[in-house]
Amino acid sequence: MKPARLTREFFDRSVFAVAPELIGATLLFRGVGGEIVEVEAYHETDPAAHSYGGPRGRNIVMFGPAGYAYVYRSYGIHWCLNFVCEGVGSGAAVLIRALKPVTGLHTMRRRRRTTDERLLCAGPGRLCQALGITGAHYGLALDAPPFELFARTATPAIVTGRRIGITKAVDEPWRYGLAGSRFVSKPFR
DNA sequence: CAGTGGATGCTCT
DNA sequence: GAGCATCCACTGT
Repeated sequence: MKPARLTREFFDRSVFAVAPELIGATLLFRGVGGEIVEVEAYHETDPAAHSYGGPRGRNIVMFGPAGYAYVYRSYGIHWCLNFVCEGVGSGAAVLIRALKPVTGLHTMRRRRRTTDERLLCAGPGRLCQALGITGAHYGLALDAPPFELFARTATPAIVTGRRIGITKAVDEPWRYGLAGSRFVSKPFR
């Protein structure tokens, strides 16, 4: 049977419920993508979150309804993709950090200029480059083209750990990964 | 394997 | 002007 599409209702819950359920789900962008193997949760009262301190500038979409894409530029170079969660005003989102590449491998290799499958989507910036996601896709709905999201068909073993690359709230264990996956951006300890 | 530094552009809890 | 939710190339174990 076909996996169910992820709906806006799926995202309209606590980020701490949604984030682990995204491990094993499938993310396609214009038909290119794969299985989500690593994510991180952020929310408004989290000093490490872009939504910390309230709606303003680039974070506006994080305070809108659940089920939309929050895309931001990282270190002036890379794009990073988040899924907005919870209700209007909550400022919550899940950062998509790594995929196991499954569909459109040739396209991903061309965009990433590497043939190393393990490095195609291992990291939020690499993943957006491989899928062709940019700031032009800020605010797009996740339940309509060019996005296609499918629920996982089995419950995988999940590992958690500290989030990567942040300087605030560094001890919060809000990074989730697929246990044993070689496609994560960094090993889980 | 770990650690370091540069690239680069936007926001400023 | 500082500080990034990063990546890559390079160095040294």
